[in-house]
Amino acid sequence: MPSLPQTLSARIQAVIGVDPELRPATKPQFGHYQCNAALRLAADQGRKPREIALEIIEALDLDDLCEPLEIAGPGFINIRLRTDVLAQTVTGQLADPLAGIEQVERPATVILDYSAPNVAKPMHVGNLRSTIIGDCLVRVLRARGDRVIAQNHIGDWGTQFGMLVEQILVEGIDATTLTLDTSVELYKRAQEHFRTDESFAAAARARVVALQSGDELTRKIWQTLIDVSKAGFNRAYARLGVLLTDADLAGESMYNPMLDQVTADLIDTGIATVDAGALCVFLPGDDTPLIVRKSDGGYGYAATDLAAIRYRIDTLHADRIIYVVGSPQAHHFSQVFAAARLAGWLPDSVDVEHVGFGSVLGADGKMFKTRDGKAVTLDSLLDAAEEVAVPEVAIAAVKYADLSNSLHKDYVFDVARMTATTGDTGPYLQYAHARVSQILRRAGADGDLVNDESALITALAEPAEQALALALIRFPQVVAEVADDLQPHKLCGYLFELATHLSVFYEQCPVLHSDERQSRLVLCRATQKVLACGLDLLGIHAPQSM
RNA sequence: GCGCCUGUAGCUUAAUGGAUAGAGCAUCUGACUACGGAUCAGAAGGUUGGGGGUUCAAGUCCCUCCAGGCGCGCCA
Repeated sequence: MPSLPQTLSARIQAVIGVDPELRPATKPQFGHYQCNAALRLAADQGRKPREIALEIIEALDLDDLCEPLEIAGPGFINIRLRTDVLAQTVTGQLADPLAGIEQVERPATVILDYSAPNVAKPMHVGNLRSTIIGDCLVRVLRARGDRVIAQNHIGDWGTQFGMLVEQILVEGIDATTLTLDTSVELYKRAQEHFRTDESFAAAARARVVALQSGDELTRKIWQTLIDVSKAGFNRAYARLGVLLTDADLAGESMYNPMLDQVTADLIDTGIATVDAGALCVFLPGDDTPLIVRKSDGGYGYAATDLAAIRYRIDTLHADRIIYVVGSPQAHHFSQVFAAARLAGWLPDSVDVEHVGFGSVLGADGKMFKTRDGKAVTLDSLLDAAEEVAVPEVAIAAVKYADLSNSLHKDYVFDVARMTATTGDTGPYLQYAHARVSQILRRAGADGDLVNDESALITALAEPAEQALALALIRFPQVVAEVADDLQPHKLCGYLFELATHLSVFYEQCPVLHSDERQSRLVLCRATQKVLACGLDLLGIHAPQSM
């Protein structure tokens, strides 16, 4: 079902032949929506914008949806919806299980690559952002009807496993007794050992070969290390309340068997050439090559990423591939994408996007490090938030803070600001939901249930009611926009506005002791529904009370 | 040196080339016999880093300079 603004836009476009550039009015006195098309048409045709606006108004017949149209300023057409249409639309939104979210016409297969922690390394701030953002995008795209395949590209392969396995054997540890934390400690000891003991280093290198050639004992220990880390990752995911499960694991190791073919094909097609002993793809307009295979014969992560693209397109039949990885990787991904296009593995019909994001900074405004210079762990961040709020609220606070500003910007991890119960924060949104839920609960306790789906909004006389209703019907559009441009902060901004409109309504319009009680209860239910649905898309729990 | 990103009110930030740059925090002034005051109403706070340019219209596009961050052939 197309949303009301969408219907409106289509109706206008059918008459004027171009995109009406419909957007929400910037101020209440300008009506509900504004159409800016006259200004552009005037520029194209060399005519006066107001003249064109007048012609458009005369050609349009929107009486069934709108109040009479008005021309304002240099040539804006201001549109005010009829309140009965507005009321009907909100009522319909309440009846819709998806709160009005429009389904895509043709569901796409979307690969979403995010989280990607490393085995035997603690989850850190970078994993936090990737996990939260990726989780939100999965939810948004699925809500729109796309078939989303989450892929957790964990770091479960590489030369470090030679060291790790060898260290386990030297120490005589039973690998199954390890945890993520103790394997992190083991990693440190192995690194130190590797650096200081040449015979150990040689054994570690030999162990890499054993791993790659499928030596039974080596692979068994390697698998145990992964299982141990997986358990740690899953604890973190459970704590964060994200959707990732073991079924979404698609780590580096699974592409290992494909790397020989990838490089062979790159060589055969002449796309990759050997330079200084390394197999490189030189891309037009780029000074630095993409190194697919190192001069020592080992594969770099470019090879894995290229194999992954191939697999995702040939085997998973992806229409869209999204990587949620920090901004420092921007150059790498642009190279990988360009190389995959050159090789013909990535057809123009498939969208591939790197959703980069900025860093989480410490209070000093610098890259977040502990006092001894180590990366800050995910758990320590969540612990800090949970010191000042109950877990449900603390997690909401952290997630909302992460999602609510532009992805590409860095932000400072400031627990006091993100857990504040006033202002543009997760807890404030949870509170708004709890409060509207309270009204509905009281109404239910009074024996006046509003479960009847035929309940209608009959009154929108008050400006606060209208503003709230108008905010509600924008929801589908906002979700569509986030699905399209992958910017969760737009949904955050919308929900904050919605919560603000709710507060004003709540203040100015009594619900339970009003002649319009029934109508306002329906408006409350619709608001509760959109808030809950919107928060769910952010991965934030919407409490009934707090 | 080259490339990418960032610079908006004291602080945190929003804004598809469109009307008087919109919010939150902090500050100040009001509103509790109240469906939850974890709220609301209002005030004050901006030469959008500087300078040019394009456009009917620029925070947004182009050029240039300044400041900061990140990346730049074999770690992933």
